[in-house]
Amino acid sequence: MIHLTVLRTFIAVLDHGSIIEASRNCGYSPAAVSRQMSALQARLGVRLFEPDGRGIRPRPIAEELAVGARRLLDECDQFDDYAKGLCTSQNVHSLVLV
Amino acid sequence: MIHLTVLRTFIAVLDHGSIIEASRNCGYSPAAVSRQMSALQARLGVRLFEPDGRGIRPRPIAEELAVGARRLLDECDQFDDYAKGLCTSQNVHSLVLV
DNA sequence: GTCTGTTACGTTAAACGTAATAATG
DNA sequence: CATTATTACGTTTAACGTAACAGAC
Repeated sequence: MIHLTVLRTFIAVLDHGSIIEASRNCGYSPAAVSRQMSALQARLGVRLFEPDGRGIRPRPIAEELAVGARRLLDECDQFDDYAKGLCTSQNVHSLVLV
Repeated sequence: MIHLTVLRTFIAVLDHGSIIEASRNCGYSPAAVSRQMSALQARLGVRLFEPDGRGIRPRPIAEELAVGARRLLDECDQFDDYAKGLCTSQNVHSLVLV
């Protein structure tokens, strides 16, 4: 099954344009981010990034994948809100009725 | 962040009506399923199940949560298909063009 | 020489299974 | 006594950080 944490890191790498900057924003070490991207590529069977000078450049397939990834992550956030709303209303009920 | 594996297990428990049956269908031990449900309840701050005879009975809040959970899991599956489709077409291109 | 990404190595922490326990039918 | 769920215990394994390494400016 797909790992949401890896997907979030993937988006961070695209947004920041480098492994190091993404690692700073995700609370991971650069090594961890690099490994997550390697694992994602291995899982998909596709290279998402190419070397570019000292850094990396996303391949077109990476931008395409990001479209669906961003959407899925948004829906996960929506579910979290949905669940949180359900459960706080639940607690209000018990507060009132008990 | 929410764990998709736990969400899948949660749906399996609802579908099968017991920890043991869910565990058989998920490839987990009953203890693992029980712990996953305990962790989910702790995370949400809500009891999702109640004891019922020798088994458990989902509380109404569990069924409500399941609506959003099923939708999210479906969207994850759709993303997997989407990603797989992107990457196979990518591989076809490289097969043709290289 | 500095900066970025990757890989090797050891460690840590989350999650598991087995087995023991409690409770119900 | 059989069945279900939970908890305790030890183990395994996935993922991490540090550090060493390789390539680009």
